[in-house]
Amino acid sequence: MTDPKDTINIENVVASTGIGQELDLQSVAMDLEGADYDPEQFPGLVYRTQNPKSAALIFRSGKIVCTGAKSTDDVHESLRIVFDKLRELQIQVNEDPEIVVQNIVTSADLGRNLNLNAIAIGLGLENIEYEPEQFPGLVYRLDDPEVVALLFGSGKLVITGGKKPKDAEHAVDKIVSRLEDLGLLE
Amino acid sequence: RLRKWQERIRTKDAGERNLQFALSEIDRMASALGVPRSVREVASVIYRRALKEDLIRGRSIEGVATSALYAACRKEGIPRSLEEISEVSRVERKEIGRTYRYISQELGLEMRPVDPKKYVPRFCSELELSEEVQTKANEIIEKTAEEGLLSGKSPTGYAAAAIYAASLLCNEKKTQREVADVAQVTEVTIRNRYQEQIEAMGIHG
DNA sequence: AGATTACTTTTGAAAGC
DNA sequence: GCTTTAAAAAGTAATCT
Repeated sequence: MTDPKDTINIENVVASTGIGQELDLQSVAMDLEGADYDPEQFPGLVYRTQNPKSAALIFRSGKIVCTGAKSTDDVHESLRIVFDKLRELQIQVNEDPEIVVQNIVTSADLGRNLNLNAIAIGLGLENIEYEPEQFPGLVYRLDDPEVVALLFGSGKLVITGGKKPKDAEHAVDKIVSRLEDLGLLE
Repeated sequence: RLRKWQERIRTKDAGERNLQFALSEIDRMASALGVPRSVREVASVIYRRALKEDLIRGRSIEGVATSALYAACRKEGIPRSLEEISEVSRVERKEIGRTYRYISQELGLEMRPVDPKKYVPRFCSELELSEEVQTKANEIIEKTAEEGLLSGKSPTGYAAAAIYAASLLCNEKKTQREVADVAQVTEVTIRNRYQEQIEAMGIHG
């Protein structure tokens, strides 16, 4: 009986920050190696870090979005790299820009197969979305924590929309007890 | 004041014209799909409810009309797949699917997942398969779904595999291609579902 | 008949159309 | 609403060998 909480794995962390300075993305694109910038397509410049692996979207306003990191520590490390790269280009970057985690995507495993049809009825058709013709996962929105869970027939699930790692743990706890109450987890 | 009066009439007329257009589109698509009048009526009711709840704002009339028809077919127990619906609509499959999910949620339609068995009579008759095959296919669907094999699988692919298996068991063999064509799924999907189903049924050959 | 690649769903921020 | 980024889940699909 492994606790489903122990199977939780952070798959992606999205965070936003800013250097407190406006940027000339055209020149940054010229000087920064590996930068992708196509303002016709998207206003942000894309810069990828290798270690840790992530993608940073850098905007004219100096605001930055970092995504793809596997932990909040990795987000900070990735952004530290981005900040240093910008400083190398003689761009002023605030000392310790505030980094706000906007979304954490995690995966977990309930350890047993799920009858999604029964779960759809059990949780209440008005509380879920389950359209296997369009997507194999059952979409379950929780109010507290405010996250969205995708439940699969294998018993694996994805929790997204959370802002702290604890949100996923609480969500898994609630889902497990809910399914146990309904007798749909055995 | 006269201006406002005229404007009201103008918008009322426009709204009336839009409603008539939507209803005629539902009629046209329903005819093309060959669904009974009761389904068109249910679709019309759903469309009017969506209009009343102001769910059409930001969406195309045709998209909402098509989604209403898709929902109505399911509600009446004679589902058409999104693939089939999109063939008679000028709205693409993905848009029909997302609009359907939206109106379904907002109107609280509480749609149950489609039962693959609902596709068996129509697919089997298109394939000219006997009543015996239909019964066998329903048996396969019933039994394997009870064992949890249905979770996450598309109803059309599931039904197609069961029909293919039943046609073999009843010596009325149809090829995977033939079944795939009427169900509008790939042979790969039929193969995958078929393998799971016969294994769960304890059938060989 | 595989294997690969790619698309479906959810989430969040950024700036601009 | 769209555009872009990354990531997981599992099903379906297109394409190539």
